[in-house]
Amino acid sequence: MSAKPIGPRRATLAGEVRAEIERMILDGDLAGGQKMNEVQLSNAMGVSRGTVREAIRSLADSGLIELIANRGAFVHEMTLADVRNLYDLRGAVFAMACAASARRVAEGLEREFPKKLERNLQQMRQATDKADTAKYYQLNIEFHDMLLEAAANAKAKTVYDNLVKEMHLFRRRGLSVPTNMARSLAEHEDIAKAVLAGQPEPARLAAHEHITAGFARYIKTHEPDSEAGAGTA
Amino acid sequence: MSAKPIGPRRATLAGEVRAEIERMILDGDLAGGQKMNEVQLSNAMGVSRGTVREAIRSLADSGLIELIANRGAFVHEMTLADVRNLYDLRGAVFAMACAASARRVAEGLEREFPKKLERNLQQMRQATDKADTAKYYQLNIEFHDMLLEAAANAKAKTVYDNLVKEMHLFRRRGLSVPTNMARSLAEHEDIAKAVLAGQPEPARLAAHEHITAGFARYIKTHEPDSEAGAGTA
DNA sequence: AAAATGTTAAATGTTGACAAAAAACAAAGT
DNA sequence: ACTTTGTTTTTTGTCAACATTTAACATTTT
Repeated sequence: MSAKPIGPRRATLAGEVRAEIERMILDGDLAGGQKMNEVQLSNAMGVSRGTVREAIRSLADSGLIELIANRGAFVHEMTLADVRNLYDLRGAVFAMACAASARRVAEGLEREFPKKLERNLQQMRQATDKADTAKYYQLNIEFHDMLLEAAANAKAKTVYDNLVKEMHLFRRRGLSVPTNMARSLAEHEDIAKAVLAGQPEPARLAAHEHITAGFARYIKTHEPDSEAGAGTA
Repeated sequence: MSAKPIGPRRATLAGEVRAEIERMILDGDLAGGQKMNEVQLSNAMGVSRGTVREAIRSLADSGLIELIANRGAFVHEMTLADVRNLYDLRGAVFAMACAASARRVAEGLEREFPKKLERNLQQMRQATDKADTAKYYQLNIEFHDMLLEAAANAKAKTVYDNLVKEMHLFRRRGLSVPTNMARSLAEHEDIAKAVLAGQPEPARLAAHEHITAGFARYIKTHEPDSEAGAGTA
């Protein structure tokens, strides 16, 4: 028997509120450093304060919000040094994931993944030819997500996704638009080659280089005068 | 003027409850997979249900608890494959941190750290000579923490700490007791050497090897028949 | 006038009660 | 005996009110 499933029945109200606040933050409706008023938010969203509170707590745990006891919640403000740290961390996680994916390919545990990765690359080549940045942007996210999935490491994926979200907080200028599609594509090809050949260490290296190079490109394009040193010297 | 600060005045009740529940889980008072009853907990701790709820949510976000909508909270149960994934991830983060520490040392941003690391190593050598596993265990944690601190990457430290806590959930047998102090110490020396010399890449490699080797040792000692494959092939 | 102190207003922390959902149980039907 | 259906009970989800802490303002003091 089969009855039609009834809508995407919301799992929990607090979860919905969380998603909405997250959207507000990532879309920039709530500026960095801004204080969030619980009653204000609950009124605006037509929901009780406790529910808003729960959502805020959850977002704080994932790094988008900063919490100060008895003072309130503030949208996490990020410095360039913070972004550098996030890049370092994301690079480490991504490199590990690529190595794991390669391992799994070598062990023959991934049947569909290689085809899907190839297809993604093919589309990226097309987007690069047409200079379609919007399409490339989307495919780029997909590329990284696929590798994280193929690593079969749920925790790693969660951590990675949180890091990406957090980076979006730093939006002086489009952080996520690849500054050099051709170069980025070439790096993707290197990663894919190693992963599909089932070679963990080369995959790790290529992935690590990719993230490092990405950050360097970003700095060069958007903050040419800064060193992004994490130091307090 | 100087007045003595009044005790470790609790920041927030929910935070205290969170710490207590965390302790219960890590100490094994709450077994893996066990369901947590909100009213039961709130009665036992003499605190309202909402507060317990808040604490549970927070722990869920950090991975110690699994949440199912309308069904409740369960202590996160871990398979050996999960542990392997955590090891991978922890290794990646730790390796990154060691590279960052080396970079900072090279840039002369760390004054006290080298001395403290040397002292820790010295104590470890002593503990190894005396075969004092308890002492070594403590120094081992300290060693890793110091490197995470020296990386000056707050987010990385948070992620790392969460991973370590989560690993403690897997306690078929003492996960954390070094199975081979001498070997472990030698690896620590390698890491320290590279970091103190300000060489990020060698530091990364040494750190990565250390974690990988640690997992291999653990498997060999405690699960000799298993492959710890993460696959569902 | 500036700094410190007392007072009021607003926001967060905490709680207990109500509503909705899931689990446990009992009863009927095949 | 086993499945299916209906009912009760327990547990979670949500809310509105109370308590405590912090911030803002007025007042006094030097």
